[in-house]
Amino acid sequence: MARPRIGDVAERAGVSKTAVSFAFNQPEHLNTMTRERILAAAEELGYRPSPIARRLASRRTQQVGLVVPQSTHDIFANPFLPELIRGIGDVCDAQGIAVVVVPPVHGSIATAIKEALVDGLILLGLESGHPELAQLQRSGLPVVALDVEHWDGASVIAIDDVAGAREAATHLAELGHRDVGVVLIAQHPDTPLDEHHGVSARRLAGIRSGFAAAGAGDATLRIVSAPVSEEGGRAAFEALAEGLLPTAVMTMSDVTAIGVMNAALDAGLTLPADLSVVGFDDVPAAAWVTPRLTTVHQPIREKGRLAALRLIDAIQSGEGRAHTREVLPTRLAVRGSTARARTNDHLPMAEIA
Amino acid sequence: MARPRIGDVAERAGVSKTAVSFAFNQPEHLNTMTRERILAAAEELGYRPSPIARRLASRRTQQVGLVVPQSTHDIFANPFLPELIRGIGDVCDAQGIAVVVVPPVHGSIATAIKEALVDGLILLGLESGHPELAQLQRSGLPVVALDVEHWDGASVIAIDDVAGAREAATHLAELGHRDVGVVLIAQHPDTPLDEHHGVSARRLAGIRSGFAAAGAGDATLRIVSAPVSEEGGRAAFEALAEGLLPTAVMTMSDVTAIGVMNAALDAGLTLPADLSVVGFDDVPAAAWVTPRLTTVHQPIREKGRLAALRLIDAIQSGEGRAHTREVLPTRLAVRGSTARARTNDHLPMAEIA
DNA sequence: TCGCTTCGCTAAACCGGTTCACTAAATCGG
DNA sequence: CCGATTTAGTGAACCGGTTTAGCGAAGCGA
Repeated sequence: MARPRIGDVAERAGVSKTAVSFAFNQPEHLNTMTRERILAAAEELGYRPSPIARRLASRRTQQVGLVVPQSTHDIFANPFLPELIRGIGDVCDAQGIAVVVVPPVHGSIATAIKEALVDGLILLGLESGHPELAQLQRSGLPVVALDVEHWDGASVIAIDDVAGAREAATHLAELGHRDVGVVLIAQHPDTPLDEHHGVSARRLAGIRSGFAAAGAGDATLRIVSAPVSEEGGRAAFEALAEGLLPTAVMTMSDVTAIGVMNAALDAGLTLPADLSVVGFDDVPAAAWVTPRLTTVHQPIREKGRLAALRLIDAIQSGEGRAHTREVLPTRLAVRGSTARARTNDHLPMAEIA
Repeated sequence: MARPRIGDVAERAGVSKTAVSFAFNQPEHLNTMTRERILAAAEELGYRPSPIARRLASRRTQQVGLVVPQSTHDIFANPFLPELIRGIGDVCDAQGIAVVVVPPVHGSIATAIKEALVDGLILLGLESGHPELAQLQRSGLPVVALDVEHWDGASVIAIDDVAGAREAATHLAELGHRDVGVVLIAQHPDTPLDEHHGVSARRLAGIRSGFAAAGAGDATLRIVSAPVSEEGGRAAFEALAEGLLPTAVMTMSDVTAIGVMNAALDAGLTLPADLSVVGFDDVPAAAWVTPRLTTVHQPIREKGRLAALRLIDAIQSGEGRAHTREVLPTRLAVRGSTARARTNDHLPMAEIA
């Protein structure tokens, strides 16, 4: 007693396979009585159309993939991702399209993409030059890339990283900070400092420009990098605390900033008096911690929504649409985690050792 | 110039379709030279095996679904979900299995399941009696159900909700709390109080039992319900603050508890002196807020891991395995958000109005 | 040298649906 | 009452692969 197939239902109802297909997909093309008879036969047999077969024949998987550069475990350590997915879901849920996360398979993003059961992809955290992704261009699969300067054959949704970071840096400069730790994004724990992800590079440029514009071009930036997670933030604090602690720390994500704050608090510091901390993203948790996190707000859910919209449009239009680049606004949300820079003698290293 | 198919590659390489299939899937069955020739032909043509066709023929989608009772937008408002997915991902990533979230389609979970492109399902937040899900039993699709008493034809991974809630209630009772708000889970904003989700019901029983066991059987429980989100927690606080504020609030999730805390702080209360708050789950954010949230810890990632393990086992064994029920331990993580109950006159309602 | 196994590859069936081209019967306008 | 549509349904081709059964040639032990 194998799973009943469409032919079994057709036979039992005394009609063709086509009629059965119609009964499920285009009932209006069928006489009411015939349809009832077919559905009854299907019910008796416990028939359920095979989703895969249906998708093969219709050439639509009804799924879109969200390609991420790290394992599910690592990438979901950042509350940014759930927020992004909420936005994507707003659009996809309404259309009955499923969202599947596509992490690397055995370290290979290209392999993961090859095997993904999707009609299109949203790319997160990938750079255009990525060697593994050349074939993706040729595949003709609709793609929307997030947070890149440009992506061949794809629409792009981005934010102005430089401006966002610059605003944050200016804020710190105006508070008198001249010795600032900067925590970049480490994809792998041992990424060399000079070849960083485009996002890190752009924001770093923005930071430099912000200090310069505020007449603090001589400010010291102590650059480290860490995985994007609370633990990563803690590790970054430890690294920065090995020398004389800077008066402020800027991060590329709120979860990292929260890790820095937690490590600082554990070390006995008072925030923000002893250390100012700036995040990036403005995830919900940024407003839950104490002190409330000063951070560069970006419209994460809107970004997801827009990405899904553009992708679905590209899928439905058969790749005909022009590729656009849309830049969403950021703004600095000044909250409680930033204050005037302490004078260095206020905090002897002994205190945090 | 349509997408090249396996036949095109076969023709170009002068071999059969079977040989091409072998070249990609079982290279060892082929002479090295032949294989090279086939792969070269594929490369020249830009051929990439169709994932859907491949999945249809092999009768494996290489995907598992996580069925959730609410929209992507709503369900991802709870940090519990990302943590669960991290656990599921630990297992699935390693096996090249993709995880797809399956929210209701037009409000129907049954429809969503019918159309899901999966080899098996993990069920979250569903109750066994769910009328829509009867056909799921018959479909023969491997299933693992989370947090239910029992599920026909499925393995179950659960925690001891009663014991967890009881421990939390005892803790509050010992701190002198006799007037306690309880925030249950509202699936829909207007769920009647008497027909709650099994999880809510079990935990409520545990709470009652905890107060009774501590000799505080006379404690007043003010029961409200709210969506599981920070906003839901805030709404619950507002509802509870309409009368005389209880001395403590127990919730079914940390995110709700955080909402309660935030609303209380916004109202000018001091925590935990004016109000004790207890969460459930112990998501990472519970340890980031101030005061640190006292909460019932459950091993969320482990739950996800175990669910994925059992599901994949069921898939691979052809449904042959016996169905088990595994109960994971909980423990009360006492942190800073609970303290001795205030005396009621300490907090005139005017103060929070 | 003979029979048996292994190697390398193929033809055909199969996975389970959708869709195109077409027909017979019923309906309709004039 | 006639030709033109519409309705209801069919058969065959198709989506794009995998897999089973088997075949000829080469290798091997006796």
